[in-house]
Amino acid sequence: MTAIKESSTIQENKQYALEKCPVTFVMEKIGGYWKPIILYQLSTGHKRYSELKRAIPAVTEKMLIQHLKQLEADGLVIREAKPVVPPFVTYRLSKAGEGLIPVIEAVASWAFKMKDGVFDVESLE
Amino acid sequence: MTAIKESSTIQENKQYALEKCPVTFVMEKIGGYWKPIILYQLSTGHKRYSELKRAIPAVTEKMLIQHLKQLEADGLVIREAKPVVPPFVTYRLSKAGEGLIPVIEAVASWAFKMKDGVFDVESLE
DNA sequence: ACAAGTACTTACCCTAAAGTATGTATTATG
DNA sequence: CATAATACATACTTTAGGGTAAGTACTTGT
Repeated sequence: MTAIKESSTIQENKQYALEKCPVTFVMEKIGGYWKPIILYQLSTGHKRYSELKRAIPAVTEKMLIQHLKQLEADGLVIREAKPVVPPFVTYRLSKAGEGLIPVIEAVASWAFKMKDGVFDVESLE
Repeated sequence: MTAIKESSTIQENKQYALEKCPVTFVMEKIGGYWKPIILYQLSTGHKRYSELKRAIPAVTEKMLIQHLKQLEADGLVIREAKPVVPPFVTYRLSKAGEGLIPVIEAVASWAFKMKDGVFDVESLE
């Protein structure tokens, strides 16, 4: 995890937004490119690390654990490791993470409506 | 708008994910730091450009119009300009943009639950 | 005559996020 | 004895997004 220059403007902005805007607060937690995808994968149940890798072929291993670790640190996913060799590690949503399922569903539902052209029926309003 | 190197890996990844993952599709549209905030502001009704500026003090003008233009190009917001001086320009959600309100509400609702500690009641599951 | 307000535009810079590549420990199996 | 499989770690590089600063056009107010 890279160090954060405390005086950078974007960090000040983030600080501001965190307090003022709930949407931004959430983006701090699940923003970034891969986190929503990972959460989406976990929303259907627990998965092994290697299963996640296969489920999201485009993600690099670095990105995958990096975000899993962050999601764990934020209390959104729970990591469970069996002390065996080869390692057996599963990830699943915590209660807080499960609270995001409605968000993910709302997002997915909108995406499907967009693809089905539900919104473009009447001109381009 | 900066040019996009067409052979960069991240763009290929985005291409992949766009087809496979609805969540990612949405992130392409409303991802980035400011877009959700702007949409959140517009979810309560139309606003002038200058009103948006005041409503989101931390945003720079460059970011604000840049994202407004993108949202407009993506058909999520509608720009209306009165041919007067000084200019009078308002932005509002399109039908597709309004379709995002449930998403924004789900996000906001989760944020408030997080702040109220709804999810940490029983240990740290 | 000059500042102020509105809605932008543009050139340049900086940083955080993402990507590349390689390495680690442990055990089973051929 | 070397390879495979799993779940990571880490050094180094690239890039896309965001930030800074300044300018434009047009009119009203002082």
